[in-house]
Amino acid sequence: MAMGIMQDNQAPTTPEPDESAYRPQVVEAAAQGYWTTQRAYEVTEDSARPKFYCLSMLPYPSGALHMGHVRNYTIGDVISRYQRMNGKNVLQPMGWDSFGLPAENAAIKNHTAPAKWTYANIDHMRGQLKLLGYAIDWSREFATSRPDYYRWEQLMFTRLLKKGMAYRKNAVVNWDPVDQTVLANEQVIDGRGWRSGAVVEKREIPQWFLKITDYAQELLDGLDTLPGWPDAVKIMQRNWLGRSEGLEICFDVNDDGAPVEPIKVFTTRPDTLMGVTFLSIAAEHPLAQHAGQARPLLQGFIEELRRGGVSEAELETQEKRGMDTGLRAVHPITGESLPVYVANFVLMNYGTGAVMAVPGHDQRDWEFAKRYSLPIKMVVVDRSVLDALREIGHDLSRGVGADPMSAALEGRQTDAYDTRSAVQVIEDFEERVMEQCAFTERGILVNSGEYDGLDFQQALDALATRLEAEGRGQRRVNFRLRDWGVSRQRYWGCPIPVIYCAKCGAVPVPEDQLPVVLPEDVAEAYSGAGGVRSPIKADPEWRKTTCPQCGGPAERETDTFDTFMESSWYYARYTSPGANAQVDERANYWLPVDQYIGGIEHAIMHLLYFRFYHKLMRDAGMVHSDEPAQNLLCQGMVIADTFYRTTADGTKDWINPAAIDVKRDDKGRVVGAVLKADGKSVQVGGTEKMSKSRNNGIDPQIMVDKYGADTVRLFSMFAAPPEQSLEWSEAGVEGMSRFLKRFWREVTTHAANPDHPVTDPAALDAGQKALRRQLHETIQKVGDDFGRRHAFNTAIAALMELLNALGKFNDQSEQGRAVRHEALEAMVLLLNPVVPHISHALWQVLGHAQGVLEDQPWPQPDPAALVRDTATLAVQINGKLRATIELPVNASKDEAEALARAQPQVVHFLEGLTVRKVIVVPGKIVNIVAG
RNA sequence: GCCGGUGUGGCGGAAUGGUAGACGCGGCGGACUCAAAAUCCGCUUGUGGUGACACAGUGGAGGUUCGAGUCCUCUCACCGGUACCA
Repeated sequence: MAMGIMQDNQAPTTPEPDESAYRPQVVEAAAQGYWTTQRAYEVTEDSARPKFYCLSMLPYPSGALHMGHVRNYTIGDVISRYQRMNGKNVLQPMGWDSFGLPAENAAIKNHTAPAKWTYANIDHMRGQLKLLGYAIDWSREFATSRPDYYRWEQLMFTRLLKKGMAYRKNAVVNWDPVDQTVLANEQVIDGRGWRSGAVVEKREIPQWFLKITDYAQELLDGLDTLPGWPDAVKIMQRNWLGRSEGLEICFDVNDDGAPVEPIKVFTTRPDTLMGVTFLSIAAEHPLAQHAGQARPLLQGFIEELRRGGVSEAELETQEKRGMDTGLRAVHPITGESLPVYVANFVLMNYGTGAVMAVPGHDQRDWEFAKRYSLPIKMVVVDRSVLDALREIGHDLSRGVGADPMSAALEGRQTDAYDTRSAVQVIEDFEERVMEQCAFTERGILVNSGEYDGLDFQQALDALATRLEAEGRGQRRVNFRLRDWGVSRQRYWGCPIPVIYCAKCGAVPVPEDQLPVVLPEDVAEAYSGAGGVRSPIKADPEWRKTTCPQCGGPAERETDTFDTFMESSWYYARYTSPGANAQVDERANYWLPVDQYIGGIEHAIMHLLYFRFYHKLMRDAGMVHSDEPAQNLLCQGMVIADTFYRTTADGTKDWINPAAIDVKRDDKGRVVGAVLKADGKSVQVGGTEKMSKSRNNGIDPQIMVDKYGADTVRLFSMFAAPPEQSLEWSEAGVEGMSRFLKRFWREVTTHAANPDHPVTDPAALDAGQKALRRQLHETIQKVGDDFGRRHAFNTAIAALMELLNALGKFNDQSEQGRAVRHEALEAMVLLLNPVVPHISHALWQVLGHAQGVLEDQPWPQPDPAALVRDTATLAVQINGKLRATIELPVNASKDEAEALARAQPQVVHFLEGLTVRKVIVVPGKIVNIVAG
């Protein structure tokens, strides 16, 4: 697919065949062949060893492996191999998340069946993955689009349906009025359908839901049991779940004096109830619909709000607009009559689809009130304002009751205000609320009648008690989380196993009739201009069936599941290949996953459904744990430079970085770029995520062909820490290639002499001792960086430093050779998780029999080799570095201070100053504070 | 809009409150070579200075601390997510 950019850059001169040269293709083919014949990474349950389940998020088979995959799976492979070298029984599986929208888009474009395209992609990508040499147990591989897989999620769904955990209700979707089809949010661009260009409409259709909200509290509490998950992910999930405590309040409503359905609102700020000046309801709210019937202007506005997509980002960034419905709500405490507005920022999906508006204390309501000239009432003030009021002897006639006030103000320190500034404080405060913005902090109630002087909690308690007694409200815990809508109006997904019968309603497909198989032979439906509509919806025959309950004529559900359904339980299926159930007992050996690795873009949705589904399986008795994964690593994106030329019609023609030469000035700064093909300049764009639209994707296979898998793996792990974005740089890749060549040369040169003496620590001279200390410090650092910190880049940097040191270590004495041998053997093992092919080869070069290197024990540092006699301390004056001193590690603080003060630079800078304090941190620093 | 993250030399990055710039790339200089490539060696944050050295410096503005790239407050820019992309 990336034709024309894979010119072979290697020098055309054919060198003498050098037996000792590093040839990655030969080395890698040999290692991979050995692992395959040994079935080195196929594993079974083994109660004698601790297990380690290392899982990377499974790929969508989009057509070709991309660098994001390479990065993800290399991280997983490094961890897997490292853990196995530490004695663990390691499972690393792989599979394919093979249902999804791109297959349908490709099918429409190419006039083929999605299945054919998908399975061809899988075959191609599997081959690419194997070239990277991952320690995967391929015997467990599966594709989620196969009936053998999805039958079990159909079974689970029918059981959930019987338990009442699945239900059907109306929900809003994007409707393309021209293509007559539902659009994904991704397919709505600036409010228009991506193919038709028609303005998208909101449309309600019946859909299936799973009651994830039943688990909201557990999903929230469970986050506290996951110390191995990144805080960012846990915070995002917590906010997504959005637990809040408050009051549900019922407002009576009338239409021209005639009572209609009351409006329920949920508020976390019941203390502001007396500041409510209107209600806002969603356009889809039943009362809005009701009111619109008799009011053409309102009806027109509601129709207008139907235009555009349903995504939250689109809705929340719209200009805030509304219209009076003409309905009147009755304030539950004061009996005041309040207007009811339809507002485009109130979402029917959230809570009750209605909110009480308190413009004095909510910024969005404040802006809305300003726009539509609605009253703004201040009912909460900062304590300092009350203090100021009392200071000037204000009679609190603004509605602030005197008695509860004095209780609230007991013991307050008020000296800070003089009379004039107190007046100013009040005026500033009022001006802010009325003219600039709402006062959204908690405070003390005013203008609230009998509730004056109460604080937030007192007001909540008083109002809740009263409203509950009157049946107008109740305390509630509310979650932002909504139930999981699993219906998709698409073809390439798992059929929802439900049958609709005119007599019996929605009936789950009986277990003995599962799976409901999705027909794959649908190429005809995608010929010509077809395929915009799902083939199983377009075919009137497919849906025809009989009712499992009454035997009468009935129809199948033609919607399919959200593809998050398949990716929510695949990790469990890997543990139980071939099981005649969703999972079997083997799941409880392997689960939970010890290390999960995937992109941060999955922080909320996938990882929440994944946790939810695990709890569903637990409650079905299939697994015994509460959470699916103990540790989570979220890797960053892979990005690359972009280059373009502007064409005559003003559009940008993006050029792949592989076709570009960069121009630099004398200092190495990039000053421009040219296209290799014509030598003429191109524009340099930004550095962006690799994508088709920017044509800045680098094909991993071309890189592997050119440099070898080990080099590609090494660069992926070295160029950035795993959580950060990784900027692809071919010059950087060449650097990694140079490192591996030097490593190869260092080992082969050393091993040319087959005599390998053993280190005798007592016989080492200073240079040998120093090298051996660096070796053991490196062993210690690499173990910590791989195992605990997941800082692979710094581990590799330490190994590069060690190789640099070995290159300068020319000691050919027996002990010199012994230390070098010890170092090279350790390096082969330490590098093995990252570059397993070259390690496999060099291990043999060092005189060992061929074997699976993961069965070698991970190197351990020798504590005796780590001992240092002296330490270097920084000497600072007022935090500024002035000298460094070297002294014995067991030197006292006084000795350190004395030596520091004797340094010429220190003496010089202390001239004319008085030393006030000296801080000595042993082994680190002496800081002299002087002035 | 809301939630989360990131910001350090020419570039990718290192520094787990204690010597800012490890390691790699790029650049400059040198060795080797008929020459080139490859390889090896040295230098490489900026400013001033022949130099020793001095001063400045981690997106911006404040703060905490003996000491801040690191912690806190505000702010700007970019990235991810925002419930039907995966």
